[in-house]
Amino acid sequence: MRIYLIFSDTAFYNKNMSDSSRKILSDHNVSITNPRILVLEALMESRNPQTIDDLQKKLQNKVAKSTLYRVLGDLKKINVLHEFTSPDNTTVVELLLQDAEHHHHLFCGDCGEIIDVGLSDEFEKLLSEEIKKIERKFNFHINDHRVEMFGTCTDQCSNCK
Amino acid sequence: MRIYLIFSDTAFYNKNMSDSSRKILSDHNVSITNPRILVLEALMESRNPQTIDDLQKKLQNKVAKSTLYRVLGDLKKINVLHEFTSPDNTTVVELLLQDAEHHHHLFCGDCGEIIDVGLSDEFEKLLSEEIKKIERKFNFHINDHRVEMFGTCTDQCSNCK
DNA sequence: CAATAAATGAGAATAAGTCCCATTTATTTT
DNA sequence: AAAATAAATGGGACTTATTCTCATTTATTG
Repeated sequence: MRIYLIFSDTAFYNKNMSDSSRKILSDHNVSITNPRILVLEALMESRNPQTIDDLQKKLQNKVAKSTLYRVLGDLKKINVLHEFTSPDNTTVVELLLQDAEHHHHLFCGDCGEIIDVGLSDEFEKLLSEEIKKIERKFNFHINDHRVEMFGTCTDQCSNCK
Repeated sequence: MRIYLIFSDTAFYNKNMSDSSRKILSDHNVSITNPRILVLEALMESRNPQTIDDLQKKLQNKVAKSTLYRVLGDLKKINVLHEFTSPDNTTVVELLLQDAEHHHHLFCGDCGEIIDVGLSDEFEKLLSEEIKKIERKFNFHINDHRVEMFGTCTDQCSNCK
């Protein structure tokens, strides 16, 4: 009985990920294919940004390299994926789900970990004001911003012990 | 007479760049070589960050590709060069001179231009406070930060007209 | 369910960056 | 100032990440 429940939970969880993946695709009028679902599931497995290499490991040849890159490109095009570069020049990628809050990034120079960080509403308001000033000063139209913080995860991270 | 003055100014200006380059190198106990001076001069030619390609064009085969990368590495090592990546994944590089103030970056998605931007002291102070909170929350030691702003230079930039 | 359109896999092609090593250039020693 | 030593350079080979091509497979539409 207990085992049944555990299996059931796992199945439910997987079903959820698969279903959310399908929903993301259909919501954006993108055809639902196996590789796309697999890539989305791999992306959902970690909350924080991950490298292409991380993804490839999770997908273990279930999706061709060229397809992986193509699918990532598709996801960027429909704005559910954010791609950026870590300080050591590695491309990282993170899913932008409906409920994902605006956030920033904290980089560990020792282990390479990248952590999503929210800043206070109060601070975000001030930052917006500051950005409005910049728009006027440089005659720019600014549509996005991000604060990057660089440091070291002094002790607790699993890679840095 | 006027021509003489112009020539003289130019020479003086060039002498200045060469001299500053030499000074940067000797101040950091790095041996003074022609390729290093040429690369530093090329870096000094633009105030804003520039791509490796920009540099190669300026240097027009006067410095081998391998040497260019090596020299950039040397300059990073002595902390006079900052390397980062633009949103379209191009590596850019900018000189950090003695008098260079802490600044942030404004990226134009149309023409790729990158502009150095200072934010108000008042705002920087608040940002530091916010960062202290993050250090405590994530048990991190944060030694640098940067605000990136993304947008379009609505009209005035030379590439975007 | 057939026809059409789109996506995939596998590997070739490209591009950015690194590495290697014989030669050249700087620095140190005398 | 010249010789000895150490470091830096050029050029090309190499590596790695990403893109491209095209024949085959898979989705979508009527």
